[in-house]
Amino acid sequence: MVDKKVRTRYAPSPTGFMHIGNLRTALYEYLIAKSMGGDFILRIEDTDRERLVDGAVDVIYNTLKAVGLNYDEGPDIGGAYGPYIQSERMDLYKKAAENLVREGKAYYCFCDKERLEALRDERSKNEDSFQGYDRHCRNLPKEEVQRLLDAGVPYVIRQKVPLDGETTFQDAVYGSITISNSEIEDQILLKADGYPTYNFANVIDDSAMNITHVVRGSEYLSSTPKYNLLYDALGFEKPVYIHLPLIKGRNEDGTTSKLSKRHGATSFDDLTQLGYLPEAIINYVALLGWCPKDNKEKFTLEELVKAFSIDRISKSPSIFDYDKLNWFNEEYIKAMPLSEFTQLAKPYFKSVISKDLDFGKIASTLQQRVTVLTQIPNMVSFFESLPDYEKELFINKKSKTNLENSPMLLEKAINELEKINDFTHDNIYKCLVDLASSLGVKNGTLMWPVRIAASGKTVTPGGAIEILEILGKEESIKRLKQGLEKLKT
RNA sequence: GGCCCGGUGGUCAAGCGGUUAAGACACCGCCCUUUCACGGCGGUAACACGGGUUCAAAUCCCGUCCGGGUCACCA
Repeated sequence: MVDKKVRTRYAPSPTGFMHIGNLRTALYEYLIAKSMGGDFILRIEDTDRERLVDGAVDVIYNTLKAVGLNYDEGPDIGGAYGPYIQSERMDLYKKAAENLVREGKAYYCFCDKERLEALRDERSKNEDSFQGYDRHCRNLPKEEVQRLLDAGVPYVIRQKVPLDGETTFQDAVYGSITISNSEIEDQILLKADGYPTYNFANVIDDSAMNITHVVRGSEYLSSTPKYNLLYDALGFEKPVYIHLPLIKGRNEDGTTSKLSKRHGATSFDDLTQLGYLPEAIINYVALLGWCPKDNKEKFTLEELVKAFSIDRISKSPSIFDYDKLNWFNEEYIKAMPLSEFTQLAKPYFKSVISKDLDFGKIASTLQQRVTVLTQIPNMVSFFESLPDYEKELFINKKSKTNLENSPMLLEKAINELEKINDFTHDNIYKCLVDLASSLGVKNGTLMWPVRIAASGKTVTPGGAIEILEILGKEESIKRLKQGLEKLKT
């Protein structure tokens, strides 16, 4: 067989949000294609008319754009295999299904939902037997079928699945998997509303679009034999299957299950709104189920493309770990240029600071301490206004400060600070360090009360000097005096 | 329940018959220090269990147990 150009596709249904598991699938599809010089295609699977959501397609476009997963073909950019939206390919499915009926590989089924439900109820009583459709319409006489058709009775088209034997498929990750055909029901190809089922549309489109590698979560593992049966019935060449290990979340009771909304923020938008960077999310998610030869952890998308290989995809599921994501986010924040971080942080600054302060300086005190962007307002709001605080904050054992020495320390500091004309970092530093040594105390002993008075908080981004500089001389002195007053009461 | 898949520290994971069983996150301790961080150094902690095969098993085979997935006119 001649080597075909690798083509993978990301085929989401427009639900309105990009689940982390789907994002990971899209990422791997992109990486598989790009690492082998292939094309990555976007196809929208909107065959469930009851679940259509306005604007959902835009969420998909925006997310892929935000993380840099640029597709070579898609609904909005076109391509040689369009259209790329399933609802615009309807004739294809119907024709294919009717062909199968004509060839005796599929049949019309007139069973209504009530009957199927009753069947299901009945089945749930004896649990060990096959649970699928009872094939009631599989051998309906031709005349009867025609009569029902003519009468306009709603129908679906189901595939005639072999009654015995077994179906085997090869998976690039999980190896060879065999399932008995008796486990497979006569699956519906075309729904009563004329739309194809997911499985059917998938096979038709993947084939029509020359998709070479089908990549998806391992929850599809047990339905893959159905796909092969379909490929065989249709006479299509089968793709390479690549099933990805599940991403799980931890439940409240300690068990784990497929990552879902009950586990908290699990969509790309959730995460970015919490202040996670797209690069950090992609980097973290890339490592959920795949590991490079050299165990490197920090990757740009381009580096991932170079390092990726299918044979290093893992079989076992992984748990989504916010601690590790946090670490990645910190790393990306620390690594970016200060100017860039300042820009990112600015909206968060502005949400709590109306004064004309030097955001660049504030950002520089913050950059090494931020985990997620949304922490920023709480960390910097004291610059805007001094919070209420208890005078006990002045007590700190390690710095050797207490209610007795703090007033003196503060008073001296105020006196010296007032002498500074040019209120810069270096001048403030020299001033306070000199004062500490002339008082014969450790730097920390002097800095602690100054910082407390300036910020009203025990933990601050930056130390006393940085805070004073940002606050400016006037505001600094004012706050230190307020602290002194507080200590006297 | 049937079928399918998986099982190395709390988490992500390396490992492909011989290792003192890596590394990262988290956690703990120490150092640095104008708080907290950052950074540096160090530490606790794992092959689910039982049988084989083999001179040798985390690695191969079988069973058990545990976990997950899937059984729709949803994708």
